[in-house]
Amino acid sequence: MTTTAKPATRAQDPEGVRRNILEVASREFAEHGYSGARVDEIAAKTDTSKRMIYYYFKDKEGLFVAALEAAYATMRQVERELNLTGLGPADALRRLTEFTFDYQNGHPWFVRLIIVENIHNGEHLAKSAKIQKLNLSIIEMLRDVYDRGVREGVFRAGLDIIDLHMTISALAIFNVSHRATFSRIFRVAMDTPEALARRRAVAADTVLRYVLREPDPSA
Amino acid sequence: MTTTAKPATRAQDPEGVRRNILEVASREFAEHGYSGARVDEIAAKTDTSKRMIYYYFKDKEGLFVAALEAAYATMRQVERELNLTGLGPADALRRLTEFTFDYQNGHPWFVRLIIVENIHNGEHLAKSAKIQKLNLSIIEMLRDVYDRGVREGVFRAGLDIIDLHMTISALAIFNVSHRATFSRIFRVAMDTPEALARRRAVAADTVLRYVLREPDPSA
Amino acid sequence: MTTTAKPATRAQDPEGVRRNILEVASREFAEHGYSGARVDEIAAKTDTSKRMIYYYFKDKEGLFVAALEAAYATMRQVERELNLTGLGPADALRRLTEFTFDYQNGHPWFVRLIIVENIHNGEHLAKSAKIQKLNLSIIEMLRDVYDRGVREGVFRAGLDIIDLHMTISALAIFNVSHRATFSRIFRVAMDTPEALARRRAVAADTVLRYVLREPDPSA
Amino acid sequence: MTTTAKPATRAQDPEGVRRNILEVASREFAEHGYSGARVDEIAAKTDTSKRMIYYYFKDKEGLFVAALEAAYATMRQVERELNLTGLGPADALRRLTEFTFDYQNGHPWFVRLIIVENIHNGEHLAKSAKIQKLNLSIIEMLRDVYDRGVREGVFRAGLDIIDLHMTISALAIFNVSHRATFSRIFRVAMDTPEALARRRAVAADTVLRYVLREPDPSA
DNA sequence: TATGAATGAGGTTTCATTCAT
DNA sequence: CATGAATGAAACCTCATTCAT
Repeated sequence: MTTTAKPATRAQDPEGVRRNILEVASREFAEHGYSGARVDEIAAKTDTSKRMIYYYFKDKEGLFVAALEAAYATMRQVERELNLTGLGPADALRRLTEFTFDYQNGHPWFVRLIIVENIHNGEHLAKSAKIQKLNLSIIEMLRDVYDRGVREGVFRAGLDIIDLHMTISALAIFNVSHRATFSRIFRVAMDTPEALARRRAVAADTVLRYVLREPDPSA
Repeated sequence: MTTTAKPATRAQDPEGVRRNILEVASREFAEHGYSGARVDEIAAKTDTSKRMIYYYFKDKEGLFVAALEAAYATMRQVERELNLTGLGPADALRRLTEFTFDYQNGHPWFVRLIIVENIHNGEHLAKSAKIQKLNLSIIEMLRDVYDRGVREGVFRAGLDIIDLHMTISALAIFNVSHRATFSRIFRVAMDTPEALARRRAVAADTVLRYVLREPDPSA
Repeated sequence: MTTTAKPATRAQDPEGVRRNILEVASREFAEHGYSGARVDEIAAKTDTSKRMIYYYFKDKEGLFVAALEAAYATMRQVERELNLTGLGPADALRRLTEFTFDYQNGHPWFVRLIIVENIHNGEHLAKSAKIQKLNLSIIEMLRDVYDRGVREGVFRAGLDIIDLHMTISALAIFNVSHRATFSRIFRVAMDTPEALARRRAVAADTVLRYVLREPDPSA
Repeated sequence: MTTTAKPATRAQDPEGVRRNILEVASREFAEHGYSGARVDEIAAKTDTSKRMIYYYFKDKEGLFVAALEAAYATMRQVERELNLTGLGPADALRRLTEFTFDYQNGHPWFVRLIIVENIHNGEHLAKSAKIQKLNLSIIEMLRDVYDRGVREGVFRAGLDIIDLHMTISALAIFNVSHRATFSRIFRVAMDTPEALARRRAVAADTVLRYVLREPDPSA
């Protein structure tokens, strides 16, 4: 695990080197936690050397912060791709919930990275100016959909958007965050396509029934 | 005698020593993660010495497994105190959800310990025979309540109990598991008594509206 | 230079281990400066391992501070052995100057350590409570001798003791502190017994002629 | 053009670049010692880049040697400005001593650089042909003054010039070389104008009383 | 000539764990 | 049982130096 030279496939491509390091680091931090991740191991799985990690990110903490930032930035970017136009409020809210569920379950390393950060009380997030000023489009979308639903009389009025987002997030994330213990203790699969599809539907139903004025009892 | 740093109150009390170590260890693992927790630090915060940690728990991993076991055992014990007799299905389900919410939010270190274990893919849990055979009374209670509700015609039929438990857990735990990042990014308090009370109500409402055949639109 | 096990000749002799480390460290710091000294090298020349250095002294800086403290403590102790009773003021002052000269020239590593500390602006000394409260017996002795001389009418009155000590120190130390450059540039020996004896006499003469009311022109 | 961080004032001025690097390097070596000084830091404080350091000075050691050479060269140059004509031997010797004192105390980084070199046993000085053949005019001046004093009967005969120079240097330099530790331990100021003036006088008195045949008891 | 990227060797420190008394 | 001493492996990080453009 010592510093062995790598084929300099990325020679003089700073952005590429940075990205490559971040990808590997995100995975390692997500898999082993902050302290559990090893700089040596990260370097070894990289196209470059350990020295470059310190060159670009100063230290382990800087690397972790950068990984967090990248994760949030990616999420924001993906959220932008969500298109709810042409859908009625209920369908739009379902779509939004499913989208969130799919994103979180499709990017478990992202969920895990956030969780690791929570274990460390968000101290790294506090250090990142970048993350602080991320404009969270998902909230805007949710607000639009909800307001439309209320205006059209299909949603209950008076609900808090942040609160709603929290509910959606909780339902979407738990499946990833507690997969190992929950599936083991209750002996249920949580990562098969079928399980994911079922849970995704439950999550959406739960959100909709919470928001709709008159939920269809069958849904 | 007066110069000894630590009160030797636990001398000749093996069970007390064990418990003391476990309490400290749980907190440290919960606060810093598995790798982040330091055996030296744990020992220092203990009424006893490092030697005893290795004596009772073999190694760091054994200590972590024991801490997990203790956490689950405590939870089971606490669940037993939940008394739903005399309540109608809806009220009972609300009570059960609130109870879960309160427990998780009242024992953040427990939630965090479980999360740490999930980051490590449940590998320690796999090693514990004890945890595997914990009969989870909460599931029994939930099943009883749900069945009663279905029988009485107030709950929708056909729901999966484990799934319902997952929803309840997700809503109860998120408030702890993502407190640091969520509260920081969305600039909302999540640990004040008011915030907890509000969120607790939302969680219960969400569960009830999901289960009830004809939810009262105002709830 | 990696951590190889040493014959545990000093097993379980904490004071011995500490002293052994300090001796080696003092020499290394004095020879290569603070940054130039290598913990690995120090450890290698020790009867114990690198790990023990950190166990006893926390880090490199702690080791340096401890080395400084030990140097000052040793000096103080040696100073105590100086006995001026029975000597007239002039002889006593000469003896005191010669003693200082001999000590500094006999312990070049001590002089160098102090010099290294001065290069670092005394920042480590500032951290040591121990050194701050060293009662400097040499000053007391000097004051006694000087007062006696004044009283007896052989010394000029009105001189400052600290100032006098500074002169003595300057004359005693230069021979060590600037030995390398001075001897090379002026092509003179400064470390042979003859050179030392001559310079020692000059130092004492210089001090005496500065203090005496009527210096014997031949001295 | 306006976006470049550093004013390209030195562009196309090799001698200026060299001088600029040497100034910065001298300060850094003097402040942190040879090993403690950082090439990166030196480069950063320079008007040019790290590349140029290696281009002009080969490596860190070459840079240090060059800094030493520059320091000695500057000193020699400054010494030339000392004009003792028209002064009697005693006054001339006083003036010479004061001049030396002022120079050393006015250029602490020079004193420190020499001290750093002494810590490294003069090994860099040994590598410099330039320094070896510096004709040290101060010695010539001192010899002239002394010889005149002896001829005129005011100075004691038989003193060694190099020895005398050593005494002068010791008294002049100690105030810089041991400022940090001495002032801290004896709680005296050593860098205020008053302290410097007093010490300067003491140094001169000391030298004079050592050399004069019949020192005025009041001086 | 000038700049940021890259390098590898080696530096300091920390960790879980075991030993001696 | 209890305590401080000891251990070695491996962790994180820094340095002087060189390369590519």
